[in-house]
Amino acid sequence: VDDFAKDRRPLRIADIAAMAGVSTATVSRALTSPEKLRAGTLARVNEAVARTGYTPNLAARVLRARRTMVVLVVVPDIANPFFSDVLRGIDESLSGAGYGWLIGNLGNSREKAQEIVDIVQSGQVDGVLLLNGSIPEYDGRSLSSLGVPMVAVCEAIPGADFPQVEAQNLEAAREGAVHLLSLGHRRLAYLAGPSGNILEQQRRAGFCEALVAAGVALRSVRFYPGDFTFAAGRAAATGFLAATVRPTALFAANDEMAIGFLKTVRTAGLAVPGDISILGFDGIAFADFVEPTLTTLRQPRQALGQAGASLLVKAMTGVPVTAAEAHIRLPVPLLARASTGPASDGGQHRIR
Amino acid sequence: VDDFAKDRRPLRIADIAAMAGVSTATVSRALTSPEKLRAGTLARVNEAVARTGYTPNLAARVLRARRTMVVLVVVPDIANPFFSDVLRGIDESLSGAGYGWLIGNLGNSREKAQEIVDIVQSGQVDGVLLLNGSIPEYDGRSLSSLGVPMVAVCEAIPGADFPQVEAQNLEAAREGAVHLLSLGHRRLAYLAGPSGNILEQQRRAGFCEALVAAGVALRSVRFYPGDFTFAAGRAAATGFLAATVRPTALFAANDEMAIGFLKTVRTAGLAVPGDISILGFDGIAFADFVEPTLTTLRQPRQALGQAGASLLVKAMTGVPVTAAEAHIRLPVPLLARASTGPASDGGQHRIR
DNA sequence: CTGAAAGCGCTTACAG
DNA sequence: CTGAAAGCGCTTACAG
Repeated sequence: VDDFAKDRRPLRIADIAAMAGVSTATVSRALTSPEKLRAGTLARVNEAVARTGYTPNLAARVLRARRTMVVLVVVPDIANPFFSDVLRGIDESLSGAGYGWLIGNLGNSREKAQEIVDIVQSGQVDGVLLLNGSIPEYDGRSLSSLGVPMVAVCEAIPGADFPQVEAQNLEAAREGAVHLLSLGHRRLAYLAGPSGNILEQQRRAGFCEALVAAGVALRSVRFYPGDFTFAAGRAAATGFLAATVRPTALFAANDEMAIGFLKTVRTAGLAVPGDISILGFDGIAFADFVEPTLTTLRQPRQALGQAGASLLVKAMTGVPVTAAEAHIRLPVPLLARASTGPASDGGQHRIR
Repeated sequence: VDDFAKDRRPLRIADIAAMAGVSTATVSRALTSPEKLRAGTLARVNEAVARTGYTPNLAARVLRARRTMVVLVVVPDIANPFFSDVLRGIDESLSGAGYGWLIGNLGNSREKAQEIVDIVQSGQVDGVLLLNGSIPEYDGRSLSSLGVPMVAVCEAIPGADFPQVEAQNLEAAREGAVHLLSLGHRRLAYLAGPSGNILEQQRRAGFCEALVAAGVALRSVRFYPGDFTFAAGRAAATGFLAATVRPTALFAANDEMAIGFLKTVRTAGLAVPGDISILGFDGIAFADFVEPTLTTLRQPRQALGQAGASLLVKAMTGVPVTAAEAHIRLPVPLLARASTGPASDGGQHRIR
């Protein structure tokens, strides 16, 4: 333990400057841009810093440099495990660029939106990553008017004037529907997400496009309402089980609903995929562990986060963002697993 | 949306002052100590603040006021559910006093200790709550030399010169042992925590005191080593099952080990408490859900956190802490539930 | 009750 | 490559 560390008052940059026999400007440079210093000078400063354990006062640094090196990540619901991988990708990109980050968990509350607007407005962050599909606002004050760089990730925000990184939801949904069609299914069902949600809209559009292209009439499709929850899957399954003529394949707008549906119909004694093929969307970890394993479209979660954070770093550091980068759309591979199989009746016969 | 909000450059206190026709000092007072202002003046400032949505620059405020209004809570392992209730109590006290808090999760890593020391040293927090039983240090620099107020909670730190809030571990353990003795048990076992741990030391001391007072020789006690984990409970149970003469009651130094032990002996076909009474320590939620429900000593988790945070607030605001407050020891009630019962053989007969 | 002014601890053009 | 000096946006004794 050094004498200086015993001092009750924290060290200031001037103390280090005096010890090293240089100006405070030089100490500052040693800490933030060492390449600007002669090796000998740098060494003397570093020695003094190491000896004392000096750490710069963060508030002073932030105030003067007008940069916090912190990013706000706005998520709709941190409890949703879908985001953990996205956050991993974000952390990778950001910490690689020297940025820290903090979570703004929206959780549908008005207070949280205010908190988020206040954090940005009080200058606590250099940029914002929006994973929630909308621009937080409170009392007429919107994040978009605050002049802080933003990037939307996962859920696109139509009309936004900042970069966006999303999955190819439409194309993937189309491919999922084609998968079901190619297995011979013609009596199809679609289990929907919340009607206003962009992901739901994109996925439904892709699903419908594929059917139309295959000559399957959309009015033959059974559409179940849903909201991306397990419970919605169960509810849809109840309706499904009660039907006199059942579809032979279900396209669920996400995995959680697909699994709720799957468990319910299996409990009722139906075989999957024998009686009903089920396809989900997202590729959550749990989809691997259900019985049978769920056929799904795997979102590139980590890549989404990584790409979004990289774009934000560019925006924050003033690097020009090309038009191609301004709207990145990552592919979503189909994972054909055990929950989908050939239509046993070719979709032609009726179940009683 | 107001014109001002459209401005790219964030508002400064001088802007509000100009709008309200007052000095920046008055705006500052309106925001931090409104009771010092005449009602009319205050109203004019508030109106300007509300109209613009002005939020003070946090870095400037922290730098000038030399207070961050943030507390660092150091936990050994955030994944341990034991801490969630403690944190709830902490949050209650701190947010009531206007403080925010951030978690420093130690997780046994050297890097984390450095991070924690750096956070404190760079002036990011006004105080520290230590739930980990030791003073974090790194490279010879210790939190105790930094002059920031600290309070130890849950795990006492012997010899520390700051306030401590702990449970009455010794007294509670004594009461737990008396409970077993009063049920007629004389052949006892003790499942220990990590040997250096203060909680283990206190609980073992209380257990031993009770036996000695009852005239039970300590050498008749079977001591199983442990480390507070479920696995340690299972391991102890394996040793227990292999013994030719089995104890009739087990005192586990925490619930997690008690439950590991309980599940293992039940799987082996023994009856609890018929063949072996089991008593735990902590009162974790899971202890309610095992079969049979676990007799345990319930730590006042939320109260521990609340008391610790209140003491820290006093220390941070310069309120004198009385001698009685400097070392608070909260009672730990015994919850006699289904896992303990009368010694079937009175502890006198031998099992073959 | 209110204002003028100093200053918190840094960073960064601007010179040299 | 290095230093002197200005200034980031607040708060707070100090006066009045």
